[in-house]
Amino acid sequence: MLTIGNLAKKTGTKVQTIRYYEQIGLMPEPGRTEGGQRRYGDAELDRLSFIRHSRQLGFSLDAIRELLDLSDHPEKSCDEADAIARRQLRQVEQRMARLKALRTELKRMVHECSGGRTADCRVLEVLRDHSECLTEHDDIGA
Amino acid sequence: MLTIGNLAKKTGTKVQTIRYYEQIGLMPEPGRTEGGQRRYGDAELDRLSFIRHSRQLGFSLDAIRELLDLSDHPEKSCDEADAIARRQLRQVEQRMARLKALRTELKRMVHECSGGRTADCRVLEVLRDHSECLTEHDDIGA
DNA sequence: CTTGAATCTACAGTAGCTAGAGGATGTAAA
DNA sequence: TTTACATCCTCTAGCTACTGTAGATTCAAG
Repeated sequence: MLTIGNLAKKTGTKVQTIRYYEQIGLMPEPGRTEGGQRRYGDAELDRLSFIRHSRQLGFSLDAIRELLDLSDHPEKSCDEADAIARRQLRQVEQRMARLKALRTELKRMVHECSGGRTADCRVLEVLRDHSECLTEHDDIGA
Repeated sequence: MLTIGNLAKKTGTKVQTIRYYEQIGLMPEPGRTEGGQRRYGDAELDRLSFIRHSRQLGFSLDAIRELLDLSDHPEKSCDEADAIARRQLRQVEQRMARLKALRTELKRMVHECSGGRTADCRVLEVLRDHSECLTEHDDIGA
């Protein structure tokens, strides 16, 4: 039986985050001691590992919820899980492309700005200048 | 003179976002019409373009605030701007690495899961299985 | 039995917006 | 000129995914 602190350590999660997951229904309400402290078993450890790993891979809590639902009802088709993975893959490739452009720009900025005063430095112009970027005007959210 | 709506269109920003930037002091309080509507000039267009472009490049609002401060006081050293860019570059490379790993994993998931039932599908195990990942237990934040 | 770390609940705060209510303003056609 | 309608205003609340704090309680080791 694990305390919440030990579960946190084992999964690289903050204690509050575990309680938060419980609050939003991602984690089940665990058993309690006489005194009211949470105690966890292997099932909960597995579930939390799953959640954390999924988060590290970029899944939203909603996506994780879907996956856990699938996991809880294995008679459903795997196509759903596949669809979720495909959706995530698309998003990931978009983010990668954006980050690549960003990295190029930042590298250029760092190279061009080798000491001197702000007035002579192109860092700020690069960011201000509209024409130098392919302004797509779409979402920039994570 | 631009209305807030036109400024929004020109910069790919939502109207509310512009007001939000004003609220947190990133954008200055603009002039108003008799009736109290905001009107913007070229200076504000430039500033907002700068902000939006920076956001698209992944800068936090705090970092942008720093850059704008530099921009407002060009007598300061460019080293500061350079340091900000370097910090961002480091972060970007971290994110890229994480996304690369994620993409690999997702691709594998999509390939391995070609129809069938959840029970036979490795998608869920891949995410649950602790041993298959290099658990770093560091921040996963955007 | 005491001490001190860990836990409890409850609430507030974070970033960076986004959405909605309910009303005022600006503009263009009839 | 009037009227219609898009756009604007302020204010408040909500979103995601946590994180932090306060003050009280519980657990485990010595």
